Amino acid sequence: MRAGEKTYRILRDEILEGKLRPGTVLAEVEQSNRLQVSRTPIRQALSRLVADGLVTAQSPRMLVVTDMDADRVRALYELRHALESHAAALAARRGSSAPFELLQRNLLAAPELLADSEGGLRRYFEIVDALDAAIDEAAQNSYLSSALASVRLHSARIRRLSQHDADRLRSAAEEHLLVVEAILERDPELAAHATHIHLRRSLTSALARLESHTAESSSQRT
Amino acid sequence: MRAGEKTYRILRDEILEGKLRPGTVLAEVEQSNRLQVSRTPIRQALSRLVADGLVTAQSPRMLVVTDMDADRVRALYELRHALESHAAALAARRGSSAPFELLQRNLLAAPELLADSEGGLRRYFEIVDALDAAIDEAAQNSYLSSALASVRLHSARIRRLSQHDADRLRSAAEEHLLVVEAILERDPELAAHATHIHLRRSLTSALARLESHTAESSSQRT
DNA sequence: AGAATCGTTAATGTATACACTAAGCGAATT
DNA sequence: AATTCGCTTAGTGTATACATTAACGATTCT
Repeated sequence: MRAGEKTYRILRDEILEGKLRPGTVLAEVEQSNRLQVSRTPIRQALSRLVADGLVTAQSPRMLVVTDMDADRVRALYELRHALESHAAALAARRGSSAPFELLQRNLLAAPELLADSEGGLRRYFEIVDALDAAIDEAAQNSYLSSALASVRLHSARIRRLSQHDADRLRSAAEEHLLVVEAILERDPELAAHATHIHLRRSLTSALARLESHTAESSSQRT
Repeated sequence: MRAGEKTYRILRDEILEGKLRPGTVLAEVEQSNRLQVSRTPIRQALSRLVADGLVTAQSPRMLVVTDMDADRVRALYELRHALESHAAALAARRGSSAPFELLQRNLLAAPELLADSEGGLRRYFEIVDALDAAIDEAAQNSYLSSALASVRLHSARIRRLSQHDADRLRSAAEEHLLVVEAILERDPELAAHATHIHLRRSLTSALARLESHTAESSSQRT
């Protein structure tokens, strides 16, 4: 793999995993030494991360990992609502049934998966990712897909900040199931509304966890 | 200004103005010679253009100006609909009245502006841009704003491909006025629907012009 | 004759030297 | 003592040499 691509993925994953915390300064020479590549691929990676919105120019010559707080989470979910509801509605109009029938079966089996050990959790997330991909595919709109890709990047970061419990994931699976069923019934409005409900509940859960984390951090500070 | 920034703007504007036509190959050395800067700022500019979606990797080592056809125009307008309707609704909820009252007055005066000479047309577009900016500001959502910025880049390109006549612009001003009035009346749904109507009519107009241009091109080929 | 492989070439990918700019610290002057 | 000016330094911005790779063409083998 190209050094620039590799560097980009490493830095991106470190930001998404929270290993590089919001506010962390990303200097070219420093990262160049750390990751053992020259400044050129580092610059390329940082440019892409700035374009992604994961890194922000704090001053003309200082890049930092973008901050994330409750207000930003709310704003992101607002955008997700606009995009994903629309995408689900388009999928209901245009999608072929086969992939969604498969997803329906998989989602119905989700509770047992989540009762399983580690591997089940991974498999669960694969199914959710497959749903995103199926909706993308069905919506047949490359502009929408790339906007969604951007949004999902930031969503992934929030997901890490607020790790889910099995209860929430079971509920989420049911919510996803409603979306899939709406798409299978070719009901765009219903698909959009089911997506809306899922996002609202997901936001509530994310905010609750974010606040409890923040409370922890500030109590650690005392 | 930095060479990389300057190069980016030059290439971007040339693409938006149609000076660099869809499919044009953008090779580093070639552009480096043409624009009289080294490959480094060229690479930076090309990366940004790829991120913008204005340039596409056709093969692992060949960048071309992204193609634009009727289907893509429709897809883009679909995304615009999702984003701008939502933004207008948010503006109706959250915006302060003052900037929209000013916009209302300006849009009411638009017909006279368009009857004017050159300067009037420029002033008209300034007002439309100000409306975009006011909605952005009022929606108070940075993620939404950056998604809209991306969409507007592509819209600007389509606008160039299909130059408007005064009649269409006068109608557009009336449509914008409906959006502004809905925002002033704090009616989110109305604002969203007014935006929907504007986009639909704008799309129809753009497609009609695009087709007539395509027809011209193919008749030129005979 | 056709297809496949290897070599050449021309492009991008990477490293690095050099340029420039901005920020911080110190000294000098008011 | 405080403020301002200038110098130093550390960082990014640019150019370019070198490495690498992919594409094209020619040659050879089937």
